[in-house]
Amino acid sequence: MAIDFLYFNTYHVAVDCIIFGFDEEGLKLLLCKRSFDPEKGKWSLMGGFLNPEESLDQAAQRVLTRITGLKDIYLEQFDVFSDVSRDPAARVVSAAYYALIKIGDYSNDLIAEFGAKWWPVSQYPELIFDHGQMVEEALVALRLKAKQEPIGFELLPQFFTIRQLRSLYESIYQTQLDPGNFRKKILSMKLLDQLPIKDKENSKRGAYYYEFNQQRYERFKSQGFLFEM
Amino acid sequence: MAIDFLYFNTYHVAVDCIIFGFDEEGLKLLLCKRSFDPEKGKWSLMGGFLNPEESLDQAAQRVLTRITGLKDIYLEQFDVFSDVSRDPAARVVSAAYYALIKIGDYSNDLIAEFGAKWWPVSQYPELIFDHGQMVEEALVALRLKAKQEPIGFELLPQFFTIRQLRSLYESIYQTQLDPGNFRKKILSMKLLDQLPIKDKENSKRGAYYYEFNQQRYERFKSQGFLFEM
DNA sequence: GCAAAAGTGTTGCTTCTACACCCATGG
DNA sequence: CCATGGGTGTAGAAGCAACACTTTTGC
Repeated sequence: MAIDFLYFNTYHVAVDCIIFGFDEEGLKLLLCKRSFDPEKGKWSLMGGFLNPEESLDQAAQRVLTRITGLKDIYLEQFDVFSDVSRDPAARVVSAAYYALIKIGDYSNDLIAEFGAKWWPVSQYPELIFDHGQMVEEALVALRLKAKQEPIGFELLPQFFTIRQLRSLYESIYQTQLDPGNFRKKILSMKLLDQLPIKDKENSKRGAYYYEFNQQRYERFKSQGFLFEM
Repeated sequence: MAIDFLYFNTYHVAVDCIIFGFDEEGLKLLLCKRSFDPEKGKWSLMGGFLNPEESLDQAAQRVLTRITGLKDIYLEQFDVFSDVSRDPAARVVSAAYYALIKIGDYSNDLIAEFGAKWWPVSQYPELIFDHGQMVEEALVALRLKAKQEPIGFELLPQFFTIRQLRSLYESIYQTQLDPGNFRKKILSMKLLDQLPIKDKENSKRGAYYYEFNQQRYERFKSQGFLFEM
């Protein structure tokens, strides 16, 4: 029966990545300007074709490393796009991933090389093919994930203030959160370590920096602790 | 640049379906015995290859209709499996779906034809390839989904008692739920219509049958109502 | 009447929410 | 000293979990 595989069709298989970042202005999206036809000059997601010796996860990591210069990026596959005519040039089945990166780690040198630009998630340009739909689905998947796992820390620098963390969640859910209540809820989870350093840029009094304690999270999780936002 | 597509590799693309059902005994899984090599005689999921004129969703529906005789089945794509050696016979990229069907609607005639059998989710045989991993991931995805959307009704007959619904959730989450509290919580959502009929099989007093009101759910949802279990 | 499941009510506890209210400090 | 954000406290509401209790009816 193995020979029967020959009778089945084969397809181009690709990955497309929605790259999320976060800064003072809010949640951002890294898009690039296509340098080739079709749709040259239009904005699109970062993507690439699957190589024979790699899995889709590996392909996505490869694409992201090439574009950002970073390794071991947080990645989640959230859907596969397979409409017959989604890419007018050829039949391409594309696995869609979202990636979370610390925006400060991203090398600006690479922006020029790929014609890349950070866009606010609430205001990004029209994208080619079904990439706009991918972005919207990625946002839904991100919002869902953020309620179940502390992924926020993938988007923040190693040291951050409670204000920054709150601002991130406000940006993800497009809502306002009560500063006092947010602080109490987050700190009650005991996943943050306070550092003896303060950020004095945003207030006279200064706000302590905190650090996410990954070990404690893993320990809690293995004991049945549930992160719920 | 379009010509460059020719230089890229192509792959076999498939769908695999985890078919969930529910009866008095609990949550079940429909598996079939492979009638061809490799791995002939072993248990596997239902699957099939992608056809050129269809999307993956359509391929999954086609596979399910062939096997169950049903149309418009509830389907969710939850992951893509793409390890290089996951299928020893060929490189196959497979989109994994879970399906929810009303077990009573499933034609038993088709069981013989495909060598299919319902298995309890807590006790199913060893499966070929990475199908066991697919089942476990499907269960995680199902548990997550069941907290966000009232998918339970896809698994129950049109008319059901609160006891049946509770038993379904107990089966999905492998836990015991307080009958009184469960009833109050479910009814407080106002998504069920009580019918003037009782089930007298499971108690002397009899339990009212209820029906899920899809219209009311859609209306609530569009007004920002959140189903949360 | 007894058993057993259906269905209702109650109570105490935890959590959430909307604030009020100090604290610290640069200007 | 004042404006501003950091950080803490609190009272009322809401939700939840455990469990008592009442209803119904076949046996």
